[in-house]
Amino acid sequence: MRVSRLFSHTLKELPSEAQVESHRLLIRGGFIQQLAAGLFGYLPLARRVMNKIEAILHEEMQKIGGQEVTMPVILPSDIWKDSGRWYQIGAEMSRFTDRKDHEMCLAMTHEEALTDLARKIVKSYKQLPLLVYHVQTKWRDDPRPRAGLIRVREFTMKDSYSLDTDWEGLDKQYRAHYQAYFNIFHRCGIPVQAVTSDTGMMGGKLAHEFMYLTEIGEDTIITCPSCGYTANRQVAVSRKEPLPGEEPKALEKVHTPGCKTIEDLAAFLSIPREKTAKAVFFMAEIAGTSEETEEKLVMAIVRGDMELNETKLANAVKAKEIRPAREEEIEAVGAVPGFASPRGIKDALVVVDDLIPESSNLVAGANETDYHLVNVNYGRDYQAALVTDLVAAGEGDRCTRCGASLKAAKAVEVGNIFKLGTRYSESMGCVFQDKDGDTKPVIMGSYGIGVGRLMAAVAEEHHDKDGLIWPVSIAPYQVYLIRINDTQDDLPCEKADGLYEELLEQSLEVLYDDRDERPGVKFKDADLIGLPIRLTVSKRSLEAGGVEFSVRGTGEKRVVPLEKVLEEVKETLFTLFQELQAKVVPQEYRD
RNA sequence: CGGGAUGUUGCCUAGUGGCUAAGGCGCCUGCUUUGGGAGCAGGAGAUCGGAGGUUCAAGUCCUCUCAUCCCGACCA
Repeated sequence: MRVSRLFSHTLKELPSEAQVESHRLLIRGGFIQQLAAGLFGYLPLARRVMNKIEAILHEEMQKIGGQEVTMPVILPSDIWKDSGRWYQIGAEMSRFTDRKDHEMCLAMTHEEALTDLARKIVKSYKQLPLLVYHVQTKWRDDPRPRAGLIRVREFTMKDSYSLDTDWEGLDKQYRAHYQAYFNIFHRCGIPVQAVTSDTGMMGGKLAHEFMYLTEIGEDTIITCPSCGYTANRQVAVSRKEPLPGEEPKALEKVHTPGCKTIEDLAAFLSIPREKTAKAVFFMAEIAGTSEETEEKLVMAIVRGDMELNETKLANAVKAKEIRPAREEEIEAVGAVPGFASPRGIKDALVVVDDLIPESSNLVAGANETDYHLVNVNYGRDYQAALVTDLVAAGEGDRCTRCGASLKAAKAVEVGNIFKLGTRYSESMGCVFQDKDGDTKPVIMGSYGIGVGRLMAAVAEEHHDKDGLIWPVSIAPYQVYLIRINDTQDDLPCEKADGLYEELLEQSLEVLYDDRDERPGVKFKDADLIGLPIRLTVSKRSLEAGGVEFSVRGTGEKRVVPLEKVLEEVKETLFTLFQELQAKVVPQEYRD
């Protein structure tokens, strides 16, 4: 491809909207154009990167037995009603009616569509196991797209779906994906960590997320440097140390004027925060099987020194959505914000962290302004509907497995794998007959990787002050060939044109900067676009004996005789591929 | 959905109620130049996001609205 014909152009100045480096460089390099919030056009350079990423996805999926399909991008409501998600998912799903007034939606994922295909095709255990996948556009009306391609509304995703007769089969396919995902990310030149995660709207039993660690990430992962425990903060657990046991003492009401926070309270009473119980209120929408959802006030109690994990709470009460409760909603059940206590409230779902029953004589609210209760004991003074782990793990907490100090890090989720189990097969009637003639639901898994997000993550990982540095496996082209024009001498142009033809004949992917521009412009653009190899043909290089050869990111430059350039390019590309391939190794499975 | 910020030509910006909205980049024409975003000359390109209002006078002040970005909520 000649740069003079390329459908894009580079920018000298930083686009003011772009805040993160991957976004800036992809715009400046002429890879993408934004159309609206979370909506992008992908220009030829980006398209080629994504084609290569997709080719890797196809290869790794087919290696583990995947068969490619295409499903509609517009789906009828019926199948979503079958699974129940029509009612569970909110505004993130875009719905509309067709001309016949049928309810439809834009596919935000394809579990239902795939399960529908499977229930029509799979009849017998003899057909299983199966692995079906697709690479398609999905739409999620995210309330807040951000950071360029990291979080968008319309995106291309590789989704695969495994179908098995039993849990052992699922486990096998799940582990196959676990390994395939590491292969994919390593082939794309990006380091990832697999962490256990929340199953979110997918439902199901177990999930891993593949995390690329970066400051711009919006997920937090918790890792143990000692034993290797890693989890998304949404589900991470830490060791909770109970205080030394005490005999329950008599309940006592004390005057605590203006003490609305745990800090105020602990300071006023001169007690450690561990001796207090914190009450946090949420409104939870409990999902039903129909359009009716019940909104209920949830009162969560954790020890004063600990932080509530909202995901754990939402999962504990099986809520579709939770949001902080408003003051009047709290007051409606008889509680007093700032001085709230589970004692004597009505019509609220009380959920207590499992450390609370082991903690005696805590200070809690009195449900009366400016008063708290001292020596509150779970069981004696109040009861809860649920007792479970509600506490957020954080930096410095103790690992539950080995006791070492946990670390927290920011990350971007570039892939996920879910053990769905029978979540969709049961609700949608995707069943098969086993050897004994029994009818059983298919055991399913679902596995996703976002193509654009992966490209952005690679851009985030591989760049320097001058521009992008694409890993050879997904670079839009392999070679950036520069010709430096000379008004006195046609030879550099002729040699460069000739070299371009030769590179093409050898099926090498080359971007040829044939523009009538000054050298500086071409060098800057070459750095910005970030192809692995740069070749420069100029009067100077010819006088020095050939073509200047440099590898992006190394700073190294040397002159290679014209007749050896093709060989040198091939060898270098091979070496670069080898370096990436060296990272594709078996991974230990952790859950 | 809450909080904050910003909308001036394809991009980056100036313009602090007063003449024909200014500059740089990019683009077009010509000349010159050719190893790290050149120079000279000429040119095209804006109903200042939109609507309403205040005023003798609005890019500038007010109201509403739309859009985008950031933080939070949410989410893969």
